[in-house]
Amino acid sequence: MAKFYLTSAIPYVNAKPHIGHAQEFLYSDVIKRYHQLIGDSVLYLCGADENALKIFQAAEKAGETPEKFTDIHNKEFLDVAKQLNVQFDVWQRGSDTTKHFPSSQKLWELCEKAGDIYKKTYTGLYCVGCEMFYEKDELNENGECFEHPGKPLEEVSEENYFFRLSKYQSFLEDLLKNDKLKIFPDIRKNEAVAYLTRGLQDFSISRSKERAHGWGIPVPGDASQIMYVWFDALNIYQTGIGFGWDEELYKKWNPQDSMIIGKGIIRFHAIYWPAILQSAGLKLPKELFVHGYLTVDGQKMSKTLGNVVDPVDVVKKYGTDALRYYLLSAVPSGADGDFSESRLKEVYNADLANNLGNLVSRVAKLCESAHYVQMAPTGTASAHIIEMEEYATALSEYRFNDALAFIWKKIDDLNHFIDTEKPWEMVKSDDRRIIGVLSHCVDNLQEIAALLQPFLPETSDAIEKQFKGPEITFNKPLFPRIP
RNA sequence: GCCAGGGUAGCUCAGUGGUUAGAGCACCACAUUCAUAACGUGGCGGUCGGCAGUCCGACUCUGCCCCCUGGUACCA
Repeated sequence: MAKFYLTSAIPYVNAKPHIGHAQEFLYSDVIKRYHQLIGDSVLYLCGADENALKIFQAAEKAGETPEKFTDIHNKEFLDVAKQLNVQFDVWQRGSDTTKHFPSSQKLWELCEKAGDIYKKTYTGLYCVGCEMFYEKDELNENGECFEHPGKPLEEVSEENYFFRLSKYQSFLEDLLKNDKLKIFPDIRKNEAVAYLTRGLQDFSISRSKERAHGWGIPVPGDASQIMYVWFDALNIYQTGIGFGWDEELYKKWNPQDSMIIGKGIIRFHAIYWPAILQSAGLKLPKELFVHGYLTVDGQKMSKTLGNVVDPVDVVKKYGTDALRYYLLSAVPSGADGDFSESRLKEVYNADLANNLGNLVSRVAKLCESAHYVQMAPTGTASAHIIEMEEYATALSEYRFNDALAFIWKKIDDLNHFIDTEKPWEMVKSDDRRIIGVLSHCVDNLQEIAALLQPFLPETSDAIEKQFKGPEITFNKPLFPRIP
């Protein structure tokens, strides 16, 4: 039994989770359940990125302490996951002072010992209103930030710690080009490699304590500096499995077998993170799956447009598995996709109600009418899954929609089989061949249920239970058609 | 600007240097309960982004152009 350590990107917990977060949780959950299905011992970690200045500012704006503010939003993320039938084995928060602070300080010290951390003066344009540095191209035509027009920016210099990323240029080229860290899909790998080709520069990994308002993890040995959020955020992947507080646990799960992230943060995961780990002398992640972003009715989600979709609303209206199916099948894995309620309805009726649901109903009814007795429980259905290469390959390459297409092909086949055999006529004429026909149907349905397990766990369980036998009865529809 | 990917039926996409370019959904018709008016069968539907070129022949190759998407770092 192999261990499989899976992580998904730790979200900024400064607002409620939207449909895009839901999608990422689902991708991870499918991978998790798939590996459980094939017998791996799996740990799935996610968590909260809480040490950013933006969090501090957002809390202030909301009139809350940062602690209270992050508590509220953490709970929202956990609630959404629950609604989606996604379970984190570890939810590691960045503000966890007992585990995550010492863990991140340990990582820092290891990099420092390797000679990869040094002090340098950074000079940039600082907006006093935002308490942030800006790049020139982020400013309006007057060279002012969009939040505070009319307020000129100051050129401020500050001494910070830098990480010697440039040292890892050739190491990273080898890592990515030779798939030692395998990136899915290819297009994202190309992007990361192209980024490397331009040449790497060292990057800042700390800021002054005043500027951070003391919010964040103190740099070891220098109380005047706080760690740059990304340095500690990435380390959440290690903290959660014991780094710095439980060596045995850490040894058991490290390294990351798979990381799942959105396209916006490839640089941090494909470049910064492996370099930091290599510097610290730690094991490197093996795979990185990068998904796209979702639009809503063809438009970018935004608060100003008011089109942010709350996954909980969708679940309440259509059910958990309906949303799971939509996000996993109607969006091409690894590419951008669109969410729309009308398309959700279409997909629901066509695939879930008309095909899968109806197939379950007709087989159940036929079994009931024929007084069919299911002899041996087909509990070994899941054992065959590994042998289904098309399905297994699709999942190992994070092509969720292709894996689902494979299952739906089996559903089609079974519908055709029934139409060809016409078992309803055998019922009427008392033809005993019906036993063979129904047995074939039930076996196939059990297999379909097993294949569905990672994707639609509730539905899978319901089918498995309904056809377990010995008696099989007709139930109400799994997915009633939406008018 | 540069780099990458893409522009194919109403929608989402697949596809090959060579007879009438494919699938699913949607739509229409037929048929119809074993089943959720579902399943099944048939049909409608595309000048394959534009222009030029190579070739006996291009949607598939070359060049130019137009459009879309993403990346282009020290946002501490």
